[in-house]
Amino acid sequence: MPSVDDKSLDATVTSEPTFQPPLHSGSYSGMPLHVYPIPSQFLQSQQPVRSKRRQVKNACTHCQKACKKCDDARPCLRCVKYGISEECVDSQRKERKKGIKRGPYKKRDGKYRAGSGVAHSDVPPHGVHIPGGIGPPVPYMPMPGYPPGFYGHYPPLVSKQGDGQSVYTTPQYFLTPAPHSMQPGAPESDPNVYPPQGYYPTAVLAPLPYHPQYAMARADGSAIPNPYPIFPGQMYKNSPTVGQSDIIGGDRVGAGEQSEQVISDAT
DNA sequence: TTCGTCGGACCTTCAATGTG
DNA sequence: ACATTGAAGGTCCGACGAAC
Ligand SMILES: [Zn+2]
Ligand SMILES: [Zn+2]
Repeated sequence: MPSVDDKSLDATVTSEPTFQPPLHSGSYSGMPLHVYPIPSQFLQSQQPVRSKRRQVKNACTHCQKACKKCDDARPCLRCVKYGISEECVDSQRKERKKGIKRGPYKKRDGKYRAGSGVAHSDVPPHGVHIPGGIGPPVPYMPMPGYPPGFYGHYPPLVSKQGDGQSVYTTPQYFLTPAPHSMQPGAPESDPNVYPPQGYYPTAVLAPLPYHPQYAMARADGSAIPNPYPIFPGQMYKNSPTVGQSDIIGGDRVGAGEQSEQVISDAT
């Protein structure tokens, strides 16, 4: 962390030209947002491959200060969780210095970076074959708990755009406003009215439906729990220092970073 | 158990530089 | 003009300690 006092889309970044409106959908896709792990059975070799971490273009001030994961939506999920949605704003970015002399460049082989740098590639060295043709093909392995054909963290469906380019569909999680019926404080009359003072409507993390019939048994025979716990419409008290204990309504599936962990670690 | 802090690894961006 | 390089600037993982 270079500086504490100051301090960007996931799927978009440099590889996706199409802008996705911030809807909390591009973020919590059941994984550290930007990390695409490569299951060991997908790997050609046995050597562990560390998947690349993706970052948001601009973290909000709170996440930045806390050195925690942010997302492109505003308010970001973390601020929503802590009940400080209205304080969730992009952090200021410095402008890059110009006129700095750099000296002669070393010439590289070039075969590693044919056209684009390795560091700029979204395709992991031993990546799985993403439907749509990104990355080298590997044998398909079904995801426990999901229908055949489901590709885990990669979007299960890839659509084509007019120019023939492959486009990922939305991830496995949607952060959507909790239904009116799930907002305890909301007046019955007007579903569009803002919740009563003192409360924030939170969003519902809606995972893809879990299909127990497709779940595979563990080696020890125990059942695999639903890896995607559903967040029922939680309500946070409108307090700047809201804690997990302030959540009313709905079950908690972990707290603090742990809940983020539950979301992001669910595989 | 939860949350804030923070060191440092990792990532993205883009000006400088190189090449045709 | 376009490609490549590489460092600045940024994000956030993961460890740790304090508070409850
Ligand atoms: Zn944030
Ligand atoms: Zn925020």
